[in-house]
Amino acid sequence: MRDVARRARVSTITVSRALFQPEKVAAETRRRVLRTVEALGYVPNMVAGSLSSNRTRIFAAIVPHISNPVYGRTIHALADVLRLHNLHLLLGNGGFSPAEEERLLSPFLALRPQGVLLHGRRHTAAARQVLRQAAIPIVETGDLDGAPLDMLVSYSNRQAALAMTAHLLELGYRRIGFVSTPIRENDRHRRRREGYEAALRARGLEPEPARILEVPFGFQSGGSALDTLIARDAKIDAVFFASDILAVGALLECLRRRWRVPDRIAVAGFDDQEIAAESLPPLTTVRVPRETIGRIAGEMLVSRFEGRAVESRIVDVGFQIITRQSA
Amino acid sequence: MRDVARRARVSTITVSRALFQPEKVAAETRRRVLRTVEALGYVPNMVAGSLSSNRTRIFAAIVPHISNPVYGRTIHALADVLRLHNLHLLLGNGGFSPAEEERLLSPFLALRPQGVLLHGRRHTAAARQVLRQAAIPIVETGDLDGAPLDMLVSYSNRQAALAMTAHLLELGYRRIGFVSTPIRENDRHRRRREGYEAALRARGLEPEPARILEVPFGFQSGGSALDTLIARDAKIDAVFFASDILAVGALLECLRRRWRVPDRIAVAGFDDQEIAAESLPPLTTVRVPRETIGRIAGEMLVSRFEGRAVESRIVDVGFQIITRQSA
DNA sequence: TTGTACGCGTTATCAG
DNA sequence: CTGATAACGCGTACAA
Repeated sequence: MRDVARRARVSTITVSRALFQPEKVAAETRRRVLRTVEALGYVPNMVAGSLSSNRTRIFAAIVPHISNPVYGRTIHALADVLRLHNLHLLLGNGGFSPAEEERLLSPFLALRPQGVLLHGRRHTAAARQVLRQAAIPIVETGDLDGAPLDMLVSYSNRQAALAMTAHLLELGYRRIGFVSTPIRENDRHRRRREGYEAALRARGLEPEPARILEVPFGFQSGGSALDTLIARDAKIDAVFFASDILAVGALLECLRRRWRVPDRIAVAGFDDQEIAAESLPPLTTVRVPRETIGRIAGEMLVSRFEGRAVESRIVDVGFQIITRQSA
Repeated sequence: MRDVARRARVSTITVSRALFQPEKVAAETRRRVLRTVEALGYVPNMVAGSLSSNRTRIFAAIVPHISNPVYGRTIHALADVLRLHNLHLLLGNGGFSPAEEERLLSPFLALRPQGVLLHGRRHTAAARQVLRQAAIPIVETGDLDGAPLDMLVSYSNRQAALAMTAHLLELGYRRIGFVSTPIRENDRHRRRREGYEAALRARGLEPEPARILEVPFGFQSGGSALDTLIARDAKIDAVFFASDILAVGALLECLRRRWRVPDRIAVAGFDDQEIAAESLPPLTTVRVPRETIGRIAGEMLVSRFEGRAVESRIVDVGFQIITRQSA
């Protein structure tokens, strides 16, 4: 920057202003400076700028798995919003464990991000502590229930699962199974199970442990989960899967067995991933607006970064029951 | 840090050393300092550290779509390797366009990342320029052909597609179609098409324009691509799709039409995504070790960061033809 | 093993 | 509209 200043015969502060607060510099001076910047191929050092201004342009996000498109969609939208404001995104794989999240947090905060997005609502005491000390905007996502650390953008897993289960009951299914990944590791799936159970109880039905299953994530798991449930109760008439991936695995298993869906057994999923509309038969599922979550989270973080307050600290993005042919 | 130093009755530099070069501090002193750090909930300011040492702990990656699991898997592995060394990953959505990549690059470099991963081999002249000036390690991924800017970790799209096409020819298919996304926007798909054409020519067959198609990305596209190809040439006996997603879309279309695969028509894909093993019938495809690419790229970047040279600047991670029942 | 003095490249502050 | 000066919080280099 000194070189640029010398060549343009101005002070360094003028170079800085020409680049970042152009309206504060005379047009003529600005042009001369910018031309020099161009000529020298100068790229500002934001590290120095950040130290001086005590403001980085970095935000951080911790999600369970970057490679899972469910989170990928949110992160993608978030990164896009940030980029519009020339802000950057630091990414961390948090796994599904609050302990892992905690381990990521301090190194992240050492970089002085101006805001954090956390997927998941469970955090260790230590994590809460360092976040409080950092005193930066926080957006949590993943579930709507419970008081947020700061801001919250999500839908209610419980309500969504309740609505889908009620929908299945409405269609006349009575022996409805529920399959999720282990709820000990995934509190979103736990909430969905709670919603499922609440819907049954609201209809005077008691949830049957034999119809509830926890399996690993994956297409295969969905197929074998169906096997297991049928073996336990041959008369099961519908299965609600806490993930489309599991549900599609089950549909594929039905295709292999030449079972008619939904006549022999109805299947419902959760997420409305791309494959859901394309499976055979197309999958009845719960749609959650993942991009919207990322976009709104980004907008909230940007608002706070720019010194504005957000209208509401809690945003319910809702969900939709997507009725297709599998139930 | 000053507060910590005072409370522990040492100088700031001792605090710094206790945190980052523990072996240089007496065990007793170290313990005292670390206890104080804990007590005060002190989180070091890496921004200041970076400025002083002229070294950040940040790396950057620009990939076409974060939400596409194909890139997600690579990024995930990369982030994991970096994290082992307490290094961080900055992420950008580059789209499929070199121009977009260029626009992302300067703001990224302003943050002084110590290395960059770029997916894709096409870069604008300006992008090459700023990268050269930045003088940091660069890993390109996406395709093996052509001279890299610096380091390169990939497989050959051309060779992989050639091998798959040769495999189909070997199986006796002669009227083989090829479907990709628009090759103008996606040079990986262009390379795959080149490989397809080369394999045909090697067998004395001239590629038929009528059997080659460019379509948007998505399951739907795969299905309608199949329609189109059949309409153009009812005797087509196999279709090689440049992506599993397209291929699975085609398989679903076959299921709907009750066409037997591969008897009526054979289908092959590319990527070996999770769905490939689970489709009906399971999909013959090309497996590319996405995690390995991310891991090796990460290891190369870390090596260079730590001042070691890499053994080889170009790493061919290879590919595998996965033979399942669709061809 | 520990400490002192200085500088990293930028921006905030205040003055002109 | 432009500039001088002093910080920002740490690590490097050197010294003790």
